[in-house]
Amino acid sequence: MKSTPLSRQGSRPARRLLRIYEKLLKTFGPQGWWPAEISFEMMVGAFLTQTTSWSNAELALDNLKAAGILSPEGISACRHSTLARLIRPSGYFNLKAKRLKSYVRWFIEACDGKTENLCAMDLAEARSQLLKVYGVGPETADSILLYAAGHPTFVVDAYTRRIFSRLGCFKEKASYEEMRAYFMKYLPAERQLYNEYHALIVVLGKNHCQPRPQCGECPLRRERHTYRQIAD
DNA sequence: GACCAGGCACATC
DNA sequence: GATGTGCATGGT
Repeated sequence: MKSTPLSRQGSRPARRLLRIYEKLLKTFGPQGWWPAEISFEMMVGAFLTQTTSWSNAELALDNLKAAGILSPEGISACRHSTLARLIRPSGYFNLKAKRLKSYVRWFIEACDGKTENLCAMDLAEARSQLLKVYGVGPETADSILLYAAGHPTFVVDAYTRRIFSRLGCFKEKASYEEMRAYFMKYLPAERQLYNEYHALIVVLGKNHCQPRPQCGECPLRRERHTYRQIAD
């Protein structure tokens, strides 16, 4: 992936995105999501947290660890019914068991079950392949590529849509790819920046930008917003 | 009891 | 292509 042209890095949207990032970092501090040494756990976590709080996903991850199957081989060899039972706390357990199985099948075939092989793949090629795997949508693909493999790809989620459409960066109905492209156009292609930025967006969303807004002490309250609830 | 949480595939129009 | 629906548990 090419890095952002300097001309865009100095543009107004680029400066604004970085200003927002600094505000969030100052307010909430570094989030330290998913350090690189436990990468397969991050991949599994990306599925378990789909429409689910991270705390519930963690309960399921703990069960997988306790059962000794938190590895590509472990999940591959595990029966569907057993896997579903272990990940039950994360919700949608039958669905997620099926998705995990299909992902691990791809990961073993394409990467020999080794994260370093995923790291070594070209980002665009890896993303394209991942998006064809059952159960892997754009957010899950980008989460795996960024948090587990360290590729500089921006993760967009429901909070990103809600917050940055209200900030006027794109329309509320913008596609996932449009939103991702916006961040990647204006931010330098640095995995640590993308990692921390997404994590900070989630923290901001949880604290200040719920569907029913309650934005009294929002760190972005001085930014220009489409809706008063964040601005004020 | 209602609402929300770090989505995705599939059916239907 | 847009929109609706099923999938399910745990915390607040």
